Amino acid sequence: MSTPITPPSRIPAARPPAGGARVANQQLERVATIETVAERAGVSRQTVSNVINSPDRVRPETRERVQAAIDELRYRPSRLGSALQSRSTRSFAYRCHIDEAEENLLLDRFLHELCRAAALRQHHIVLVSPANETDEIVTYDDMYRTGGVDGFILSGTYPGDPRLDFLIAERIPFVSFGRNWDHPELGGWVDIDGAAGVADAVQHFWATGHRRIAWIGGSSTGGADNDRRNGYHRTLTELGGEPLAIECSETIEGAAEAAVAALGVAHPPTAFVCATDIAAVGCSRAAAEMHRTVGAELGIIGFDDTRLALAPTPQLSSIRQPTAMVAQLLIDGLIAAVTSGAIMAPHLLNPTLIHRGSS
Amino acid sequence: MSTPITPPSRIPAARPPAGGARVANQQLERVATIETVAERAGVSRQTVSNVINSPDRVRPETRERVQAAIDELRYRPSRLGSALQSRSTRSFAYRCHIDEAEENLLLDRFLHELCRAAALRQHHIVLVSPANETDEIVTYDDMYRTGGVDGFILSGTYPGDPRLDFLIAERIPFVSFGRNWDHPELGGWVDIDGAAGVADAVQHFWATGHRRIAWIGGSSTGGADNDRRNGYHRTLTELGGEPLAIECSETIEGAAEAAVAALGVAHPPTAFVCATDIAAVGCSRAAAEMHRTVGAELGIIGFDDTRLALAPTPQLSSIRQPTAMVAQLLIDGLIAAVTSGAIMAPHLLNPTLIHRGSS
DNA sequence: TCGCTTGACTTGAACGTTCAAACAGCGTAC
DNA sequence: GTACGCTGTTTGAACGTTCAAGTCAAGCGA
Repeated sequence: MSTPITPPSRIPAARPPAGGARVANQQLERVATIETVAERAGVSRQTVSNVINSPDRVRPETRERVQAAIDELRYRPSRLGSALQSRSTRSFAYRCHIDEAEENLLLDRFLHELCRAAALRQHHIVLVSPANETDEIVTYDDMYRTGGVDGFILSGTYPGDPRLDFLIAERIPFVSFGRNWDHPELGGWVDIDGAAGVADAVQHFWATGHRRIAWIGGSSTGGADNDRRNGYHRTLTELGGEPLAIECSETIEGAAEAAVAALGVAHPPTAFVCATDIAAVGCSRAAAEMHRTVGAELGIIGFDDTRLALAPTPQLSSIRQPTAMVAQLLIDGLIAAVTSGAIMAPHLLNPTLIHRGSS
Repeated sequence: MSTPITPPSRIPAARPPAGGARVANQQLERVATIETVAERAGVSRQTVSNVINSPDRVRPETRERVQAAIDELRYRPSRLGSALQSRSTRSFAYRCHIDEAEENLLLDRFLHELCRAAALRQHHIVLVSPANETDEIVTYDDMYRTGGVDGFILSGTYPGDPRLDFLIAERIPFVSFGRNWDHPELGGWVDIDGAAGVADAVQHFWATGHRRIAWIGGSSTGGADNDRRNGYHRTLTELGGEPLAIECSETIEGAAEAAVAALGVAHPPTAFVCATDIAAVGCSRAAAEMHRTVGAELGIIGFDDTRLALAPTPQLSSIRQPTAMVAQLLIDGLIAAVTSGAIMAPHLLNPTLIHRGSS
């Protein structure tokens, strides 16, 4: 049998520009489709599809011929076509928010890790940026319903978080960086054991002789902040110390003021365990103002190990979150949720205390 | 005519789970499609489509009936369906890279603005994270060919940037934050006039009596770094001052060391104009080490106005880029490129000098 | 020789849209 | 009374893929 070339049943006729089509790219060069490849290789679409998706179903000889056609035409299967058919876009949405001071500092790092982890699994991250919280839920619903994404990655959850309730009620696949505070047993989350991280910090200070160890951070009563503060209280109490929690606003300025005030009293603290690096930098500034030597005289440990911790002299010790691991677990968990409906087991990861000049 | 309810011609039979389908959501509730709505309203698909896309073509009476069906069924048109048909996903890719120290600090802010600007135009931002540069081009090609995105947003361009050549050669729509250094006249970019920003800084120092004004920054010979450094040289020379450019590595540490050395000589500089906030923080640290009072005794102006500038005491003045405007121009330009093939005119925006305690 | 199985491949249909062409109904002009 | 145009609506086809079912020839045991 000579090479069987099925005659082109219909000639695609290179549609005119059309509504919002790619005008810049549209001059007749019409990108190769599975059909083009099939014609070139003298087989049917499905065989081409098989060569790509289940090569073992195709005779080696044919496979080779098809592969040659694929290479020749630089064919790449259209994500859209398969998405429509499989009802999965292989992409997840993540909210890009920079309003809350605390979380932002980690945003770029986390986003990068998320992106890498997704890429490893052939998925993409799509950003959303709803203005406010109700808007956020509406946006999620919209994105999911319009088929834009297969699922959602949340971060910065807190007790009573309406997003979790909504997504669960609507049976929309999601995972969160931050536990489900109300029902941790439901799973579907990865979080950092903030309390454990803070416990490390407190124990370190205690072991190096500090007896007046203060906590400084925001007044937030829910979520990660509270978890960290609780870790402080518990650990210090267990060691026999007397807790001193200082409240401040979530800015360097605010923390500095609060720390200056704290250092001005009789028996001032000799060490600060901070809710964030922002607060830590504030403490560092307060130390300068009150003429204390950071490190030897006054201990400071921040949280999140952002670039901010490197700014002061000496550089600040900080508690680092294993973001890469978090990202990987989240992506894997979300893929599982989408494909099999399985909700991932909860993961509580330990952060690491990075020692620098301030502790 | 009584309400015409066309009998459901075929019952969709709720396909079994299938390959990668949404198992979690798949129990018979099958999301509404345009066909469902059409049946419910007793009209054809196209009429529903018209109600959504060109309502003026539909009789008000019918329109109302269709709208009711849409609301009732909570119908949202599938992005996938229309993307396949219109060949446009209404999404753009942006590279999420955090390797280069300089650019990162702006990443989250810029990304957020980009995301907002895109949302205003009903578009989405998809992240990509190629490992290296050749990989980046391959990834772009891949994403475009597989129909994942309509175009690309680059940042951090430099002379000889292979990405620009590639995208132009392949006629792939893109815009860049950062000019096309080799052929600025080609357009398709928005950039900050770094030289002008630095000129402001130099002039400010000169006007306030400084005569030994140093430049400190990386040794990079291309792109934005060079532009900023040239602005320094030109302005200072014009004013009659003697340029002193200090090279340092792109870390706080490196800048601090270099600044300390510079301050140690006879007739040391009294002001630092810095290529980045990182360098500026380094200078601030050097000042502390060499016992100079930042502000009164030693001027410092950073670049990018990142959070880092707020860390030292006093807070550092910095040159702020109008990222929101950049993002908006880029998105509009890219949409134009995709829809009409038009390449946007180049935009060179002026940054703003933000005065704080250090100048 | 027949029926059954297996392997390799093809065809039909569906996923959810929208463009283009067709069509029905009605009013107006010749 | 036919021709024409206008308005509102429907139908066919296409976008690029994959699942499910079909075809077809070869191999094999009875």
